Amino acid sequence: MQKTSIKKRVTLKDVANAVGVHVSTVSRALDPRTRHLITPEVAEQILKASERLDYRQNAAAYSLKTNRTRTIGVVVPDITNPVFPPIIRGVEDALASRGYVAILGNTDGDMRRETGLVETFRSRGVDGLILASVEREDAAVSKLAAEGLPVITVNRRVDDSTVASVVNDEAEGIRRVLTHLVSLGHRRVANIAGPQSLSTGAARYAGFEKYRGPMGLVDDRDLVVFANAFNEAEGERCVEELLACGAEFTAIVCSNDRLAVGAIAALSRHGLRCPEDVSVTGYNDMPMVERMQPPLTTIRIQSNKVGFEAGQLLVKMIERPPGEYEAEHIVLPIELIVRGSTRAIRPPNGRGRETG
Amino acid sequence: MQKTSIKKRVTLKDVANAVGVHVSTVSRALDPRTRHLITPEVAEQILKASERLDYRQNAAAYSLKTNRTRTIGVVVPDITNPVFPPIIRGVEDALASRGYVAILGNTDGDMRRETGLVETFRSRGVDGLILASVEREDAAVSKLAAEGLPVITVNRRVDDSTVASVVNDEAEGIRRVLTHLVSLGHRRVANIAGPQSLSTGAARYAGFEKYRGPMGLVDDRDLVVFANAFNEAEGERCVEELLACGAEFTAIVCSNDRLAVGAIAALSRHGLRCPEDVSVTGYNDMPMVERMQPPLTTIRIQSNKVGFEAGQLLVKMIERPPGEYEAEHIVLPIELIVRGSTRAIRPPNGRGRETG
DNA sequence: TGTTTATGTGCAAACGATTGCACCAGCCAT
DNA sequence: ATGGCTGGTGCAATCGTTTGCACATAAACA
Repeated sequence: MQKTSIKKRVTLKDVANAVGVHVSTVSRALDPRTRHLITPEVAEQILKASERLDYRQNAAAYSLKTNRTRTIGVVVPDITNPVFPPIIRGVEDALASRGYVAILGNTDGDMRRETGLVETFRSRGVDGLILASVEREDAAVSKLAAEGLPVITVNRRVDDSTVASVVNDEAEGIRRVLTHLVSLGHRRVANIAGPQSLSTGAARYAGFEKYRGPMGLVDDRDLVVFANAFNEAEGERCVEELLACGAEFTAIVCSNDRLAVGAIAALSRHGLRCPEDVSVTGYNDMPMVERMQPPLTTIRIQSNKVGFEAGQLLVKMIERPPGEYEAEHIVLPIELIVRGSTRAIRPPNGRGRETG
Repeated sequence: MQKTSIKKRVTLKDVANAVGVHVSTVSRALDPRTRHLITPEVAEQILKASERLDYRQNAAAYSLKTNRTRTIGVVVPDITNPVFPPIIRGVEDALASRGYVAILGNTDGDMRRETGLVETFRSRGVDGLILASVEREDAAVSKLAAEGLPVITVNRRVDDSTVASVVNDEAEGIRRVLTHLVSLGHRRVANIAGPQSLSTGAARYAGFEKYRGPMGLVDDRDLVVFANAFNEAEGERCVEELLACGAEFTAIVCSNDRLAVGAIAALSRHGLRCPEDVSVTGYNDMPMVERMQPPLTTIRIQSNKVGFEAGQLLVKMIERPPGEYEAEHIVLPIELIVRGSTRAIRPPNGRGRETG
């Protein structure tokens, strides 16, 4: 019969008493790294007893003594943005298998909140930090890394290359998109570029600038417009801007899916259909874009893997003696997903915007 | 000049030395609840000094001493499922303002993983638990609550009503959907019900059964089919099943959006268009369903608020002296969002499936 | 003025684990 | 037979807080 009263937590001392040894012996027997110090049969008994008593280590005591929490902080702009959950999931999967756990915070793109969260997390003694919220210039982050706290940026990176990162091959993604459009006959290709303060926005734009010429695309300044944020509203605004300045284009390369969604909406408000009149591409392949009308042609990033690699790398950094840190930078390959939002250019005579 | 070497963390002792008082005095001065015990000017000095030295409480030591971690565990089936991020976000917002933090785990619907996560979290000494992963019968959860650990289920609930919960008004949601369909002239309404082991699935199905008769809908057993999971594939399978058994219907009420998405896809494979041939409704109003073709008529739940309320309630439970617990059950109102996937029934003569 | 009461501070014992060090067998080699 | 190892265990300090208690000092009362 179990007593139903408040179960006091089982401690090392309890199992020590049960076996008739000292707590330090129990401690050593329970840690695989020190178990070899103990007579095998004693260790066996201790294991048994701790099992039987349902002993679980007190994480606070462990942390206090060892200064390690087996906890890492994950900071994202907004978990509600579909790009981030798969990344977070990847991180958690990588951590869980190593006995680590993640605490999460949202910044809503506010750098002061980022700083605040990092403070909070440090105060809680996190062993490392994974940041998906960084801007290219991020003094706070460089400082962290310099102080010796393991930090990795995911999806984005900071310009300061001493901070480890796991990102996607942005330039290659844009190159794929452009070759795809070129193969469909497009020559006047516009670009809705993302915020240049974010590495993703900057790298994708850089890719566009790098490849447009060599691929034979029309190189018109009016064909590029910059979004202030990666969201639908900005996508709409940018299309308005493109149309307002009279740029002629048969396709728009958008720096991410949400911009593309907004772009398509704005186009259709102006009587321009996608893909009949204008082809549109996205970036990220976030959930549901394959169910949109039209289904979005986009670049699939390995979000889950990005997170998983970051989690693994961070644990590696944490468990490696400090000082040996040469910041690693992992770049994952992407994949072009062709769907309905891109189509071969119409023969010139049938093309309203081009002739008018 | 700051030394760039490894900054040792500032402790109570450091600020005590700086001010020339005992650590216990500092401890008391820093805690708003005990500050009144200290001479105001001394307290003032201590505050200043702790500020200046950038003192931050050592969370592990605090936890060890007080047995409280200001951490709560959040367990969801899969953070990648768009239903959950807004809930999690709500929880975190509620917690952050009270100085709490959330650690997260995914079960993928596996109850053993749920148990495992709960174990892990308890071992880390969480002050409470928010579970979005529970099934109606969930022995582990009832046990937890009985042991005195504050637990709340969100979005779902367990049958055992001693476990607090924050959920949506499921029956009312279904009622709204049905009145909407009835007002459009539908009488033969099918139901793709969700898993009955989940309270959401069961409650929505119960609502359907409760209201279909009184509203004058055809009460045919063949019009109900049960999905084994809340996903697109099951939505497709259920439509196949409905069609296979020859049921006649002009509308399908789906137990959630993902089932609806799958249902629409399957219908269209069979040459049935939505909404022209069959109206379809979802539940949850998850992101992007307004951009689908057709945009989905659905029930909007207040996901963020569900999470927020749960977070608030949990903190209340944690900070209230134990024993006073009368499990609260919060039910939040929902909203019908009419979009393009529902339409007035065609005049009988024009209706292929009905006449054939 | 002497006794009581308040009021502010310090003391020291926890909380539960880890870990350097001391100790004590027993064993081998000289 | 004695000395030195070595391998297994116990001892005790320590991590940084919180908090019941003791103890001053000063204020209030008789």
